[in-house]
Amino acid sequence: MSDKTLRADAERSVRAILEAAEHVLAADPGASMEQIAAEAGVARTTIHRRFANRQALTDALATSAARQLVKAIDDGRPDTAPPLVAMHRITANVLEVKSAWAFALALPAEPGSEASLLQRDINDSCALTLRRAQNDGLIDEKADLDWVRRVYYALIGESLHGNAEGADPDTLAARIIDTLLRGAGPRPSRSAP
Amino acid sequence: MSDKTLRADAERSVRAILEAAEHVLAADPGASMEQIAAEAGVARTTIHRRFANRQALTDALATSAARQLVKAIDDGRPDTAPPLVAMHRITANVLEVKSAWAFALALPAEPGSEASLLQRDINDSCALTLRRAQNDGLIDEKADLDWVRRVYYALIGESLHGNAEGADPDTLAARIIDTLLRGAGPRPSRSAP
DNA sequence: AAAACCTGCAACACGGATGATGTAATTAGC
DNA sequence: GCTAATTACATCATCCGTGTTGCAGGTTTT
Repeated sequence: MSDKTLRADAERSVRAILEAAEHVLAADPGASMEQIAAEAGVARTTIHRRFANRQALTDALATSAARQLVKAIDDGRPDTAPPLVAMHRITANVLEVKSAWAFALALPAEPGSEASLLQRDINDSCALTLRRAQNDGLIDEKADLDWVRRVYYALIGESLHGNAEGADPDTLAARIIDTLLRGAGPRPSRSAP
Repeated sequence: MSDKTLRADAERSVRAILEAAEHVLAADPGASMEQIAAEAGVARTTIHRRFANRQALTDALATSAARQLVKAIDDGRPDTAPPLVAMHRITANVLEVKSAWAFALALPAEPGSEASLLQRDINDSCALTLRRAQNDGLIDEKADLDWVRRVYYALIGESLHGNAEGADPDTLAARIIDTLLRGAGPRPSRSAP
């Protein structure tokens, strides 16, 4: 679906367009195709040649970003690694992808589209990992895992907002996991048995 | 600035327009003035008489919503009530205002605008309340209060997303405070002294 | 080197949104 | 209730973004 024996330079153009669209639309979701084309270093008509309309462009953007996110998660071995390790690695990977494709990943997925299916897979992976963490005693038995997952997403989103490309993903990930599991309340004294 | 001896019907029109703008733009940020006018039950030109252009309208929307948010926070007595009580009341109040003015409050505030100043006040109030909570031992001494505040905002935002006008604000507020202070990890056994 | 392909440029038609104008209706103040 | 002012409405002119097409020139592939 994605590669139809496209010529090398055409492939590069598509990449440039998608990256430009991400940058420009993140700054202004209502930006014109002209602005995207300028950022990509191509003519506006070239965009229209590859993507029939604006919707097609954003769809491609969404699926491209979702694929990268899936890869970032799979690289963390959500099914096999110890839950805490998996959570940490996945979080750090996801932070990197999300910081580069924030707009594309915030795009509402058309029902039935590939991006939508990928989003479902992502949610499932996340839910599975959290369940494993719960079974390991990392998460309270009575916790509402759906709420926990949403909080987790929110923490990731918040980490990206305030972070002006400063802190490294591992530091941010550590803080996210810590906040998710322990909150901001006082820590039990370390001297307890 | 807001009331310049405006006639009674005009005042009503302005209100209707602002509420309509909130509803329509929340559903589609790129909606036309025409759609807003239709929702408000007025002619599009009427909007243009009150608000020179789209920017003026969204500015007014932002300041109007920010004022309501300030009021919601002040009603919670952030300076005098016990921190935990204040946090709960403020959260519940803010949830109500934010669910009604989600779009307006997400609007980027122009530097120097009234909305921007109000946002600063809001952040200050929140920071103050958190500091009081920290002094009371509700929040860990070593916690980064700026991060705590951002997490708090993120939890409020997430609560509004998933909540299809279902749960009541007090229940949501309780969950937010609980998650903020304790996280999702296992609870210490209740039998401890 | 030839063929196939891709890109940029220019011009075009189209639609939708914007903003201003003159006229009819509604309101406030007495 | 009456008058004068103010408001709302319908129409119009204009602009901006979109999507399309044709062609010339350059690049990749074979």
